[in-house]
Amino acid sequence: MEEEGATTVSSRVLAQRVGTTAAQVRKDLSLFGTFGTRGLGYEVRSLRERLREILGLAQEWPIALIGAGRIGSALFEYPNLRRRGFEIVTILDRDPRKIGRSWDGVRIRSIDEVGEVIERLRIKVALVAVPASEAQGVVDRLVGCGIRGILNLAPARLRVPDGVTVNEVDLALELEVISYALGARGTVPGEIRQDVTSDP
Amino acid sequence: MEEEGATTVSSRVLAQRVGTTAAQVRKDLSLFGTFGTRGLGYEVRSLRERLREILGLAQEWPIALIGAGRIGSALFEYPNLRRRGFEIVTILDRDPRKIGRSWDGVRIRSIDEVGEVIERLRIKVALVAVPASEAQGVVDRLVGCGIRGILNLAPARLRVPDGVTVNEVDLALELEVISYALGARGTVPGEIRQDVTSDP
DNA sequence: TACCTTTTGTGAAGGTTTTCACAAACTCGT
DNA sequence: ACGAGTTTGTGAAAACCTTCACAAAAGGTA
Ligand SMILES: NC(=O)c1ccc[n+]([C@@H]2O[C@H](COP(=O)([O-])OP(=O)(O)OC[C@H]3O[C@@H](n4cnc5c(N)ncnc54)[C@H](O)[C@@H]3O)[C@@H](O)[C@H]2O)c1
Ligand SMILES: NC(=O)c1ccc[n+]([C@@H]2O[C@H](COP(=O)([O-])OP(=O)(O)OC[C@H]3O[C@@H](n4cnc5c(N)ncnc54)[C@H](O)[C@@H]3O)[C@@H](O)[C@H]2O)c1
Repeated sequence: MEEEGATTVSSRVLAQRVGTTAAQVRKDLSLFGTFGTRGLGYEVRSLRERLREILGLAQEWPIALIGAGRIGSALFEYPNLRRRGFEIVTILDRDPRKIGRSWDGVRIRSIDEVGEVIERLRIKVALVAVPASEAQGVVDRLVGCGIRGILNLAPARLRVPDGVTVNEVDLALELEVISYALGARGTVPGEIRQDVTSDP
Repeated sequence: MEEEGATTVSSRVLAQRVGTTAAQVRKDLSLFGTFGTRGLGYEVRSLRERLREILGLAQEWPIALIGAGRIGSALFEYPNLRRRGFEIVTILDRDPRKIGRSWDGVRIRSIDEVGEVIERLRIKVALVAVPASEAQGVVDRLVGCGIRGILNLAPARLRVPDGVTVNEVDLALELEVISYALGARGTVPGEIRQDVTSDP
């Protein structure tokens, strides 16, 4: 919206864009403070800035990529991560044939250097793209080195201690959700909402 | 569990495995019927079979992959999709340099053949891995050809008519969720639950 | 300034989901 | 066949989330 030149936006328009209701937008925002001006709406630029702060996105996050395989390579070349404030600053693998190579200037290092690298680069978040059978072991090492957040691409359920955030992305599971939805036994909760607000 | 040789499982153990409570497991299952035996629990094999039916996974799903790029290639080589019942049976792209090649025996075809291919192979679900700017156009064509479910990897909000299910996976968004969680402003809803049931 | 219009922020109402807790139904060993 | 021990299935209670609806606060106009 900023790029479109809008300086101000109402909860109704915001709701339309993200697929929810105006009341929901206002209630959600109200949980973090008061951002709008009555009769006018929200100032686009300042709302964006406040939200970036709330989400912890005011800073750049350095990321460690674990697993220099097919999906790891695709992720590394995915420009959207950097545009959204996440930069893969180190790549760790176990395969001696990969260690020592560089991708676009970023060296692939041995997983054994994990502690040193994470400390030196002050990395808090890791992207895990190793085979499922390796995932728990890798995650244990990461957590031992002080990693606080993990985005796990491997189809494995991870155990981590309290205070560590894990987010799992399982594409096969997402297809299963679609499979269930097509069975037409009602609507799937969590499906993208396409309806639109109906405030006055 | 079947592979581990278990023949029977209680709601408590199921809950531990998936990270929820025993009561939740029982209530959820009860919405679809009655599966267990009092005093004993659930028979692993038959529960698995019933769940596969409920989720629509008794059949194999043929899938169309749209976009033979970096992520498309990684997905195509991802063996877990097939293991979970989804098989990429056609690949469609726009780039003349890619059209005509084959990946592991599957030809890359022109996106213009979408209608013919989808009908012939009876495809209902597509994986969309084209640039964000192309996503809506591609999806419109897919929907026009009778596709009913879409798993969208492009960071674009899609509009589809009623009756079409869209599931979006946005890795940058998942990292943003972690970023917020690390801000320690309370716990993130939807975070992986690690606690354990405490039924009697 | 007074008045009309717009839109927020938020209690209260309404709806949904999760948890509790227990009778009923089963197993198993004797 | 029985009794002790499990574990389910499920109403009812509690917790949580969304929607409603409106006073309050702002901008614009004359
Ligand atoms: N390919 C996909 O599209 C895709 C999609 C979703 C999820 N996944 C999952 O992502 C993971 C990786 O998939 P992939 O296709 O890239 O596999 P891959 O075999 O191409 O790559 C795995 C990489 O991990 C490295 N590795 C293995 N053990 C390691 C360890 N202990 N420490 C450090 N590095 C180690 C390997 O050397 C290899 O480079 C798998 O769990 C897969 O299920 C893949
Ligand atoms: N690379 C990643 O790790 C990654 C991760 C998540 C999401 N994504 C998203 O997935 C999409 C693809 O990413 P990529 O890295 O594979 O890009 P890419 O440029 O490597 O591949 C895109 C492919 O789509 C094809 N294409 C373009 N327009 C098309 C059209 N109208 N019809 C059919 N095919 C068309 C191109 O010819 C190309 O082969 C992007 O939207 C990207 O944001 C990528």
